[in-house]
Amino acid sequence: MTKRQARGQARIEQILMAAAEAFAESGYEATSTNTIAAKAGISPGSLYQFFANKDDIAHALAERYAAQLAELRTAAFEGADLAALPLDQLIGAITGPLVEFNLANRGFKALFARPDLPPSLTAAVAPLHAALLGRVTALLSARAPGLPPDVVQRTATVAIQLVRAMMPLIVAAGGDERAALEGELRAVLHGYLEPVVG
Amino acid sequence: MTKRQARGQARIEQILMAAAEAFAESGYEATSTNTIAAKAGISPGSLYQFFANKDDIAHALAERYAAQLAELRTAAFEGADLAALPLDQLIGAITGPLVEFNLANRGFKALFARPDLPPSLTAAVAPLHAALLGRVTALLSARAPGLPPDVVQRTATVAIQLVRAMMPLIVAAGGDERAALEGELRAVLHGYLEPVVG
DNA sequence: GACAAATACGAGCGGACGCTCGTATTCTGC
DNA sequence: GCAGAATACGAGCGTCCGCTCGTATTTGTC
Repeated sequence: MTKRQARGQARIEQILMAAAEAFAESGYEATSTNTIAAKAGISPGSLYQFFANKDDIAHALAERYAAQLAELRTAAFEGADLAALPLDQLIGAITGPLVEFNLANRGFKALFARPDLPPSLTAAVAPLHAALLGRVTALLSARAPGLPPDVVQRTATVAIQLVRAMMPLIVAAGGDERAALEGELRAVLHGYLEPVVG
Repeated sequence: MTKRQARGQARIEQILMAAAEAFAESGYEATSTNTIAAKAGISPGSLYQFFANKDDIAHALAERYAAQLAELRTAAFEGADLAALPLDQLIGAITGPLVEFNLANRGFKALFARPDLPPSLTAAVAPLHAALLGRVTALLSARAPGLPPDVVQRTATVAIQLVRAMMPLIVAAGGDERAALEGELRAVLHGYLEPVVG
């Protein structure tokens, strides 16, 4: 637990990268731990020197994604008054970086975009979901202070769900079609949110 | 292939019911064929008297769902001029029965709502997807005849995706919350489609 | 250089899963 | 009522998967 942080940390890095890649290609359940180890260039035994089990890998990956998303939010929104921005620009400022993130981290959707995760994984990704819901809820509350809490909660849930649903389409498409679908995502969000927080 | 249609057909019925229930509870991959057989009250060997393999069960289930959906469409829309209906009513006339269908057939979403099906299943559910896309495409074309085909196609894809994303939320909720989420689904569709085919 | 901790290996264990197969039973046609 | 087809059974085969464990190597500390 204490020493060899250089080699060890590097291995952890390799393993998480390999796992993300494998999850993106085949999904969580269809990816074997031996495949992850092979992709990371290590033996099955070595993998379990750093992770207790397969779920633990997903959990660590989800934590990493959550941290990256938090950074992304901080970087994109620092100084801007989100509650005052026109809805168009607010949506663009959020979906743009989000699409980039999903393109750069294609393993993300394997953990986040599935409606029916295996029970063992729900615990691993629950913090990620909770963090996102909290952020969107805060944003909506700031823009529409008079809204009842349960409506805010429901609206945030639906908005997140819409993004979750559209993202695989966007990521899977290429070139012009991807840009068009990004526009559709913005249109969907605008059409849904305008009457509530417009 | 010819005889014993009474017992045999009854078994097929039992198996499909059991499979739908099991898929709804645990998802496709986590459901074992022996579990399906046990739920159907038969032995593993008997199951394979009627289905070639696990995928074949999913395929048959998807076909059955497709047929039921086709019936549902016919029953709900007979005689009505969909292209002339106000958008609100059109959306309500579609989402209402669709929610009922999903409530009555909870195994449906395990085959339809997942973004990342195992490769062996994509072929099994492809006809279902194609049928739905064709129907929505036709509907949109009828309502907005001037629209370019690629826009119609993309709009239909997105609309289906929105319903797919919201349905698990609606089915999982109960009572008032379900009704509220149904309203949100209609609001989402209306906000998205109004500028295009309003 | 000695020693212990951390890292690395990979054959293989235990168990689950999809599916088979030999055999027994039930139904249908004649 | 008999022959054969359809249905039924369930132990178990082959395979893959998550994971272990005995052992070997590398690294930090003194």
